[in-house]
Amino acid sequence: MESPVNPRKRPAQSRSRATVEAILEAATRILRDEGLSAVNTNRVAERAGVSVGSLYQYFPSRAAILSELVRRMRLSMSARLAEASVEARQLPLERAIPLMMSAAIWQYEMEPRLTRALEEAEAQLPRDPEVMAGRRKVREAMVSCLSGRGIADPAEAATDVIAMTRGIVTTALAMGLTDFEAIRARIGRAALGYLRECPRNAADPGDRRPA
Amino acid sequence: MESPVNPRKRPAQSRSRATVEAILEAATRILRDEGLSAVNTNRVAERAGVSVGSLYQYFPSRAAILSELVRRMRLSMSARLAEASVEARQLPLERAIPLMMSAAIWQYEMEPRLTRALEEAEAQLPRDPEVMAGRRKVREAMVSCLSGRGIADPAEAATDVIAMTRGIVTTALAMGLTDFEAIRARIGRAALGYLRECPRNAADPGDRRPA
DNA sequence: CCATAATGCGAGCAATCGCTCACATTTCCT
DNA sequence: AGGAAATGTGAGCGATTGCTCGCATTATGG
Repeated sequence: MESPVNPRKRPAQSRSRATVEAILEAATRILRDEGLSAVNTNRVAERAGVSVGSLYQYFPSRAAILSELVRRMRLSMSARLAEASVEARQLPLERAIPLMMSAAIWQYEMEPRLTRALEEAEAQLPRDPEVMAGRRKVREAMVSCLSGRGIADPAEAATDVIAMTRGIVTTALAMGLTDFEAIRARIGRAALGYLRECPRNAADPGDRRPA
Repeated sequence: MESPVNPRKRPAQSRSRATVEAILEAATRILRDEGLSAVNTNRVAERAGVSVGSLYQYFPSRAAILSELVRRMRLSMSARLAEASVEARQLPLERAIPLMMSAAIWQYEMEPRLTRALEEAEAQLPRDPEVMAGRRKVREAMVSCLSGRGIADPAEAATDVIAMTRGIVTTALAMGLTDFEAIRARIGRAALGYLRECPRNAADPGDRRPA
């Protein structure tokens, strides 16, 4: 029914590990340079200097290749945000938010086209547990940064802040903007403004850290 | 090189006008019920009770069908926002924003799946002048609502508010939320918060209307 | 009523693409 | 060395799909 997404076979020798990496690299290049629709198994194999047969030894489907790339992207993104949240937790909102926003748009800044294409792929791919876990980690990092600041529903706030950020960044990129300093400022304003407008939990200590 | 997007032939008799509408309706139903990838010319023709040949008499390509649907959606959206902006212009921000936000998410509320699918299509289709005009009208409505309120760069603010809205609504729908009252409240907070955080133009009369 | 134009039909072509399979080559291990 | 396991190959199958073309049917207007 559904095309499988997990590796068919684990590469055992170094030769095959190189093959797998070559395939993923080729897919990445095509994705970045020519977009999602240009990524097909024949082309990926060709660009990787590998035969289609070999490709299918390690990836059971086209979706599996894309899934692996999306996994890596979400993993890197969540790691960066989790790291930032450690420092951000103990800063006032005005300083915490820029820190978090910088971490959030890091991928877009480094690889705008690739990151966009990967999000496009993520939307089309069947739900993948690891990808979902990555997304959850992103949200948890944001929640951890927001909690203990008197916000009534930090989980909802985190969801919205992330969604707003994605919206603004995506639109800015689609318009061809490349000044990430300006983009950072704008999403910073959006997040901070939103949070100030949020329902407050009176019992919660405004900006001080909880025990 | 590029597949044409404009009608091949203008329907002259009433019979053919019915054919065109049947095709667009069938495409709409498939788009809403089964998503963008399920919309192919053979299927649309079949569901419209029309032959593929007839379809290609009036639409030179698959893209032309989708383009027409996207055009109509953007037109309706911009009309609604333009209308709302007339009233919103002369209201304080706290009341203007909810009005504008209601207009902005109207399409999503009426036809969530269809609207999402149409935006997906819009992203993949070649740039269409009429669609671009529709988008511009949406932005202009928002600018008109925001100008004369002391915001330094209303155009930028309008872009961001629209982008934030799309981000939050899209995410909410993807999460399966159907409580549009709650969604409206959240994007209202986001927009209002963002605008309060915007660089202000001191020379501009805060919330009063200009001459 | 008939010539002409408008409209409708659908088999099927050509191109794309995901994927398989029978077979070749390389590496590992004893 | 030599056999088994791992890895690599690429022609090509089957399915999908955008679209054409030759022809049939229906409407229009003189």
